[in-house]
Amino acid sequence: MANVKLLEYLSPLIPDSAESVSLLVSHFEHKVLQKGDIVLKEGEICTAFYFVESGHLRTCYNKEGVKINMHFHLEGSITSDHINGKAGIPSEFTIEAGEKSEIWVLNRETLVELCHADPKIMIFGRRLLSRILVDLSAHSNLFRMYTPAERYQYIEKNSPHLLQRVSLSNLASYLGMNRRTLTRIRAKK
Amino acid sequence: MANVKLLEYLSPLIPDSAESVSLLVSHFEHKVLQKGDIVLKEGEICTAFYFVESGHLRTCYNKEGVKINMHFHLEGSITSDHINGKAGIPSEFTIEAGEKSEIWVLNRETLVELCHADPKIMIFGRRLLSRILVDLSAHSNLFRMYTPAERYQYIEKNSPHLLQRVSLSNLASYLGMNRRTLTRIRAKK
DNA sequence: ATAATTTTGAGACTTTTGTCTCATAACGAA
DNA sequence: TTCGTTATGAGACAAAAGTCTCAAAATTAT
Repeated sequence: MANVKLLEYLSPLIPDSAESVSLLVSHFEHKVLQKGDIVLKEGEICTAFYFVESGHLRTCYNKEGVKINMHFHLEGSITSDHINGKAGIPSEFTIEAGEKSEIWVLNRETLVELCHADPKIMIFGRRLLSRILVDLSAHSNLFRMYTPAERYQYIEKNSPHLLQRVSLSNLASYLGMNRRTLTRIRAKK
Repeated sequence: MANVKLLEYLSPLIPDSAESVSLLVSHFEHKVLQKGDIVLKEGEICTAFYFVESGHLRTCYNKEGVKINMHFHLEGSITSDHINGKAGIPSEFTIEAGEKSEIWVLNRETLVELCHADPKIMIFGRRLLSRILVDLSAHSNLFRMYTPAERYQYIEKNSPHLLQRVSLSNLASYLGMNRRTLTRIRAKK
C-alpha cells in the first residue's frame, strides 16, 4: 500500500503540518485496479478525485461506438471530471485503468468536510483545484493549437514514457488521428 | 455608454445589494474599439477581464505567421487570458475587436482589492472565476470531441448569429479547417 | 455613386489522411 | 513452451482536405 507518490504530490500543496497531512491522507481510499477496471463510467456523476500511485488511468468517451481517448494519467498525477461532477452533471467520460494500477481516491464531499474542519486543508483544496484547472487548460490549449503530428512530437519530447505505456491505437485516438497515420509519422524519420 | 448587457451579466453573479453592484460596476472601464483595435497583445501579461457590451472580440494566436482564431466573444460575454495572466505568464494570444465594439474592462488587481473590501464582491469574484472556467472547459471539450465539420454544425445550431458576424476565413481557422473545406461543407446541403 | 479593397465560391490539381486487409510480431494464459 | 489473442507495420486504394487561382459579389471609403 505504497503512498510515496501521493505524499510527493500533496506535500507542496498543503502548508507544513504533519497533522493536517496525515488527516488528509487518511481520507484517501486505496484501490488496486486490473487493466480495464472502471473507476468512473460514462453517464455517472463523478464524485471523487483519482490519484495514480502506479500504472495509469485513461479517460475516454464514446464516439459512435468507438472509444476515443481524451487523457492518460500516469503515476504521480490526479484526475477527475470535476467540473461536471461538482455541477451534478453526468460525465461523458469513462475513466479506467490502462494497465494494472494502484490509485488513491478522495471523495469530493469528504474533501469539502475536511476543508471546513481544517483551514490548512482548505488551503490545500484551493490549490488542488487550481492546479487541476491549470493543467487541464494547458492540456486543452496544446490540443487546440497543435496538429495531430505536432502533438505526437510534443509527447515524444515531453513525455516519451507515455509511448512505452500506451498501445498505438490508443495513442492515435488520443492524438486525434488514425492508427495508419500515426504509423506513417513514425515511419519517416 | 450603455451597460445593459453588463448589468445583465453581473446581476446573477452577485448577491442582491444595490451598493455592491454599483461599487463593482464603477470599477469597470468603458472602451470603444474600432475593428482591429487590440486589447491584449501576444507576449503581454493579461491583467484584466474584458466584457463585451456590443460587437465582438476575437482571440487568436500566431501559427507560423498566420493568425488562427481560438475564440469569438460576442456581446454579453466575458473573456480574459486569466490563468496565464494570474500566474504572470505572457499570453500567447492576441485579443482584438472583430468589429466596432464597446467593452468594459475590469482590472484583475482591482477586483482582488474589491473582494477584500466587500464580501459580496468576494462571492461575485468566486462565481465569475468559476463561470469563466466552466465555459472554457465546455468550449475546449467541444473542440476536442467534435470534428471540424461537426463544429460547424454545432455553431450553425447553437450560435447561428456568429456566422453572420465573422468572415469565412476567420470562421474556418476557428473551426480548425481550411477555407476551401468550409466552402465545401456549406455547398453540400 | 464610383472606385478600391476585401470576401467569397468554385475549378483543377496535389497532398494528406482514412479504410480495408493481411502477414508478422508481441503478449498472456494455461 | 505452446496456443490463442491482440498489436503492429505496411500495401493498395478511396476519400477528404489543402493549395493555387481567378472571376464574381460584397463591403468600404472617397
